[in-house]
Amino acid sequence: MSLRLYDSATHAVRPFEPLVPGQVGIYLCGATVQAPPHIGHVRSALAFDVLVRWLRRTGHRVTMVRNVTDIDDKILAKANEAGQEWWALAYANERAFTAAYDALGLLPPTYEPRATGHVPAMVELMERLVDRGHAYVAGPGEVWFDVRSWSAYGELTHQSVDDMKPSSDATDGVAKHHPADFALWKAAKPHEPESASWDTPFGRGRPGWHLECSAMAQRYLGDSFDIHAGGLDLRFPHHENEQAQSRAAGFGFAQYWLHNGWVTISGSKMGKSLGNSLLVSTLLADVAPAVLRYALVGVRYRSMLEWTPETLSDAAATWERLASFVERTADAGADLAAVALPEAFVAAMDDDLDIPAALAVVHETLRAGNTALAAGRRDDAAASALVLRAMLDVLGLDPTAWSTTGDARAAAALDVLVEAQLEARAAARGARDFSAADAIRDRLVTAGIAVEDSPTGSRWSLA
RNA sequence: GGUGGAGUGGCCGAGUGGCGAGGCAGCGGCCUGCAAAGCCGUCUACACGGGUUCGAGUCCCGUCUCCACCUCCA
Repeated sequence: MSLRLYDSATHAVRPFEPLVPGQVGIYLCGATVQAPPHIGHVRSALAFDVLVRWLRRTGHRVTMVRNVTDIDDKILAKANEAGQEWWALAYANERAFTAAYDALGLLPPTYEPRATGHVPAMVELMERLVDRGHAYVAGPGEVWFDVRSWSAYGELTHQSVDDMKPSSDATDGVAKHHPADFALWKAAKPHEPESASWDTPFGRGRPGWHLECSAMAQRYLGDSFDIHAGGLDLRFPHHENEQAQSRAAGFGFAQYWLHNGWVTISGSKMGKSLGNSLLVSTLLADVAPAVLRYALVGVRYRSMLEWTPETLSDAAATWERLASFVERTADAGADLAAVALPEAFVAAMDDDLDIPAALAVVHETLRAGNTALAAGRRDDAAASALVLRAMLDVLGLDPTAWSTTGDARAAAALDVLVEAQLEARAAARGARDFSAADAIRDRLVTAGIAVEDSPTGSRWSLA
């Protein structure tokens, strides 16, 4: 049995067969950098980060493309409000996204193209569409895709153009031939900065959102590629339009469509419009990045993830359990790629990345390891730890990779001091002077240092 | 109006008709000088009403409720 993925174009779980065996091309719709990332944004990135890790672990060479949309209406509007250059605002937010991705341990994408760097490729694509009769120029710098020229339009989301609610934007786009026609190129407007438009054979303007992704996907992954991924909310119109453009231009485009569910609060989608966005930077001020990663990765990628006040503390408790076991047993130098993964874990991951089921195997392994440790079977415990780490590594959660060493010199000094205290406590306990022993422990606990006794001695950790 | 998703125990969250998901929290126990950690056990479930079946959270029909996309959205 090998990987099966839910393809949202066909609404079915399909065996995953790459176009070229052993090689996988993935295009993930990345951020429109108009604001710093909230946890919904990084959930999407994390979901497909795990996909990449699993594909690599199972022997595939993966090319991962995650774009940055660095120009759009909102970026221009916000920059204008703030009295800032649009590109300065975009870049500041791009940096914030990169910082969040790095903090959460995402593997870097193979390519991370920016829309503004690919205008020539977009122009080429537009020319192709105009030549083939699938796009028309309505005015200087104004180019539309002609949905009626493409009979397959609506195939991705199983909708028919005639049944769609007429959009509000249908009325202002007087130059459109059909309300569902969408912009490939938007004409430069007088009040917009000169730097926000480019010359094209059709006039001056800037790219429409959908066109960017089609052009960049083709540039880095070729005419046909394996997987196109993104948030569920992008299915329509964005992904429908991308597919229509690319296929109308004669390209095979994506073979599988994967869409992640979003983060909800009280059942409703998290988003700026609802004012319930939780920024990554805010949460990371209070919680270890691995804990946030665990919380966001532990739910099936295409389910909604309900965020509650307990989510982070639950994740923290579980993470502590995993990390402290590994800390007590693991050999940090081991080659995890060489470790055989439990069958049940593999089966769960192959089943459209059923991470909750995979985590059940992780917890079984953890329990077996703790039992071995308590029984003094060090070798068995170490073996469990190795398997545990190999599984967690697939999820980007190997605790040894997340250990917070901090300042090594300060840590060494602290160790000497705490060990001295623990020796004094051990002496007191030996003399059955428990009030003295407890006084030492209480002082340490107050200072944020947890003490645990065991038959082989006491150990300490920063709580 | 069109298209789609969802309703599982205190919370989160899997579930491919045939014992038990898993985690967090709770309760009881073991261990401990006392703790902590760990281990063992344990209480709370499948929105509602019918039906099919030897057997249904899982299939069928109906009802209710919620969410989303069709405008920018991970």
